[in-house]
Amino acid sequence: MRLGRPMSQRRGHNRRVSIETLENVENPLEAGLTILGSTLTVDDISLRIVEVEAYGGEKDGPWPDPAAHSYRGRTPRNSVMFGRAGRLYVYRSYGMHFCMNISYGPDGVAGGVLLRAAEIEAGHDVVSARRSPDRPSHQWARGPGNLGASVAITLADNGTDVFNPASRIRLELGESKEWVSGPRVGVSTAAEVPWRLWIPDSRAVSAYRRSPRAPVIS
DNA sequence: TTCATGATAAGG
DNA sequence: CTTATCATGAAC
Repeated sequence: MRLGRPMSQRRGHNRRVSIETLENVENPLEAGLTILGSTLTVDDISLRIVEVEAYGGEKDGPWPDPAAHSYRGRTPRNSVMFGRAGRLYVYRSYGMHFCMNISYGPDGVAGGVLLRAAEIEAGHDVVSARRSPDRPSHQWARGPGNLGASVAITLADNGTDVFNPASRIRLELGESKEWVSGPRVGVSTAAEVPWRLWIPDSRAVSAYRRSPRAPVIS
């Protein structure tokens, strides 16, 4: 038998949002919903974010999350997530990929939303030159490492205020959209928490792959 | 389906 | 020093 959709999935339709929403979110899920469907602009490239993963924060914070980089406290790498909402947290994954997160919550409280996949809306020529031009464009920014490569993000971009109109990297919120949620990808702890969010029907959404280290559910 | 890649930080 | 990690593309 093949179920159409895992029991852990939910779906819904969110409302219009703003930067104030991101600062005052009630929980990580709300932060993820705020950012899903937004438009990321990097120089002449424009992307529609179609998949995100919400991460909580410190053990002792309001949203303890063992899968979050910030869970064990502030380090030089994760410090941006402890600051104000709307800052870009860039980290190097497995020593080679650059992944992007947007911080949320009040200053001093850690929280971040990982940008996992996007559709290219403008700048196809620039992205094509960086990615595999032979592959379809919906695969160029599918997956967090591919997304970072598409816009050539580096650690120098860490801490960027994405709501400052003068920034090279900006995020535009406010789009209303449908969404679906399910378990996060690649995490070995808290793997059942349904904080991966995506827009149904987008071809750019990455395939779900459970971490081989995550415990098997009974 | 498995492997090489190789930064960061926690734990021994 | 050793191990685990919010991954990917190429090799098998």
